[in-house]
Order: sequence, then structure tokens, then C-alpha cells
Amino acid sequence: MSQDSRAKSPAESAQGAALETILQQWKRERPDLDPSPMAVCGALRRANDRVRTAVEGNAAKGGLDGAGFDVLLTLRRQGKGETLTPSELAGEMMLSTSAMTNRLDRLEKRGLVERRSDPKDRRSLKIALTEDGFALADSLVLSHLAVEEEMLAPLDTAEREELKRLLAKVGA
Amino acid sequence: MSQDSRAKSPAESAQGAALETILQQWKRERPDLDPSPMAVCGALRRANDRVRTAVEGNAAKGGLDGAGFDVLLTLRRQGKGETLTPSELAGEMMLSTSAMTNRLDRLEKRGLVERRSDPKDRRSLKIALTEDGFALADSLVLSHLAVEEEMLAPLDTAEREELKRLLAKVGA
DNA sequence: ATCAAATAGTTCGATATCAAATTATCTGAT
DNA sequence: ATCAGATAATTTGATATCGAACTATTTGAT
Repeated sequence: MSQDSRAKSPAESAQGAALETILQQWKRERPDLDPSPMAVCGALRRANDRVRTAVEGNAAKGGLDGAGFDVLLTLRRQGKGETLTPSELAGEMMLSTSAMTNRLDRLEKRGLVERRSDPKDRRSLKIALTEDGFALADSLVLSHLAVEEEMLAPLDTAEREELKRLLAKVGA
Repeated sequence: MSQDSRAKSPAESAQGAALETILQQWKRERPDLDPSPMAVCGALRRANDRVRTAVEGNAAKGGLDGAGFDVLLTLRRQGKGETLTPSELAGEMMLSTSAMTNRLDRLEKRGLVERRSDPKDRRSLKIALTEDGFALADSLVLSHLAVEEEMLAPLDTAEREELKRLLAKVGA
């Protein structure tokens, strides 16, 4: 294996074919079509991949994958002692409830969250951060923001605002 | 189940918590931190999710998932009769070679691509579109561009250029 | 010419996801 | 008060991915 020196772990080195090359190929193959939307959507995907990779790298420092990291930060930002149900968590992060069961199993096994039964509704659960989980979230959010800030470092404040504005219009 | 009415299949309705709410929560919980990078990175992720969902919807019209669709279009844009090896394909689309084996198995089973042994190097394979595969790719790329164009419809030409420029700077 | 190291593709084992089925509990209409 | 239907979480079964191990070739140093 090892595909000729590039392409290590897909989400890692990442990049694939140059966007410019792709556009040229389509112009040659289908001169009847305007491929310009691909340039924008491709740039969107690439930028998102770069950010995601960097963010997951930070999560890995806490021994978490992107999945567990999201759960931890979602709980943390609710506030000390606040809880969410598995369904609410799944809803917040666009995930099936069965995938959430699995994530919570892992986080609970690591002692970062706990499942508390809800006396008001015995079907339901309250998911809470443990002390360790809270501390880890508090630590990771700091480096997380540093990582995101670094990804955005080439953009000044006005450019960031403009980027947000334009992104909000995509698919709106 | 069904988490309070939204969040059907995660990648489908999608959206999760409002970005604005998330920012407010962090400002309350960690007033010592500047959460503004989250707004930009969140917008990036959301925009990318919307585009991906739309693009996968188009692929589904041809009975493909996003994975198979990518392979088909990558081969198509090389030109009629041109081939790539599984390793090259994996490299182009940032995927492990083992995942590529799996994708090719499925596409070959559907008669959309074929594996040709390379007489120059008997370890290697040439992946080629079949006639059906070529025709499907040619048809799907048309609606694909229509879908992407629709996602970008709220942006005029200058805004698209600006968006591309800004996205290229993210994580650069 | 030989053979160790590199390379191409596949297979294997583990894991994360989804959708559907399942179990337990609650709600509301009668 | 009962019970059919809704709801919460989990379990199940299928699939896609990754990294590592494997098989078959090729390459390059001697």
C-alpha cells in the first residue's frame, strides 16, 4: 500500500488533486458546462477539511476523537452541573441516537461523563460531566480556540466577518 | 425517539444548535475566552454540510452514495478511455487504499467500472469506466453542477470570487 | 544473477455510523 | 382506570472506513 508517497492517513496529509487541475480537466472534457461552482464548493470542502483535521488534532491531545470532543464541549457550554439527555445531545450535534449511545458508552467508560436516571421520567437520562470531564473540557476548549485562531490567522477581522457573511448565504 | 421533532437522519435535516446560541453559552461560561473563531469555523462547517447533503442527494438519483459518485467523476474528468490505478484514485480523493478496494468492488459489481490488469506491471491495475459508467457520470455531472449552482445562487460573481479567496486563506 | 527492500492491491480485525427493531415508560382519550 | 399510541434509550444488523498484515510483483544494490 501507501499510494506513491502522498496520501498518508486520508484525513491527515490530505489534499488530493489540485482544484485548478480539476477545473481544467472539466473544461477540456465538457466545454459545454461551466464548472466554476466546483471551484467554490471545492475550496469550501478543502478549507473545512483543514480545520477539521486541526481541530481533531487538538482533541487527540486529550485522548479524544472528534466525536467525544464534541460531546464534552456541548455539555461544558451548558454550564456547571447542567445536563442534557442523550436525545438532546444527538439533536444538538446532528447524530443518530444510537451513535450517541455508543459515544456515551465510551465517555462513561473513561469516567468523563455519567448517566443519571431522571426521577421525573424513568425512560430518560441526564448526561452530566464528571469532575474530570469538566476539567478536561475546560482545558481543551482553550487549546481548541487557539487552534481555530491559528487557522484563521491569515484573515483580519473584516475578512472574518465577510467570510461568515458569505458562508451564511451558501445554500440558504 | 426523534429528539423533539428536528434531527431526522443526521446528515439530512441537520443543523443542530444555533451558532448564535453556542457563542452566547461560551461567553457566559468562559468570559475569559474570545469565542469568535468558533463563529467562523462553525459557519464553515455548516455551509459545507449543506453543500455535501445537496451533492449527495444528487448522487443518490444515480443510485450512488457520495463515495461512488466521487470515483465516477474522478475517472470521467480524466477523459474517455483514460484510466487511473486504485492507488491514484485513493490519492486523488484522500482515502485509504483499502477503502478504495471496497468502493471499486461495489462499482464493478454494478457494472460502472472495470479493473484491467496492467501488462507493464502485474501488481498494478487500471481502473476504467464502462460505457454505462461513462454515461452515468456524464449525466450526473450535469445535475451536480446544477445543484452546486443552486447552493451558490445567493452569491453574485464577485462574492463567489471573494469567498474562494477567503477560503483559500483558511489554514494556509 | 541474486535477494533484500519497496510497492500494488487486497484482506483482516476493529470501530463508528445509521436505520430498524426492541424494551420500558409515559400520555391521553375514552 | 384502562389501554393504544407516543416517546427514550438501547440493541441489532448492515455497511464504510482505517491501519496493519498479507500476497504478489518489481526494483535496486551488490
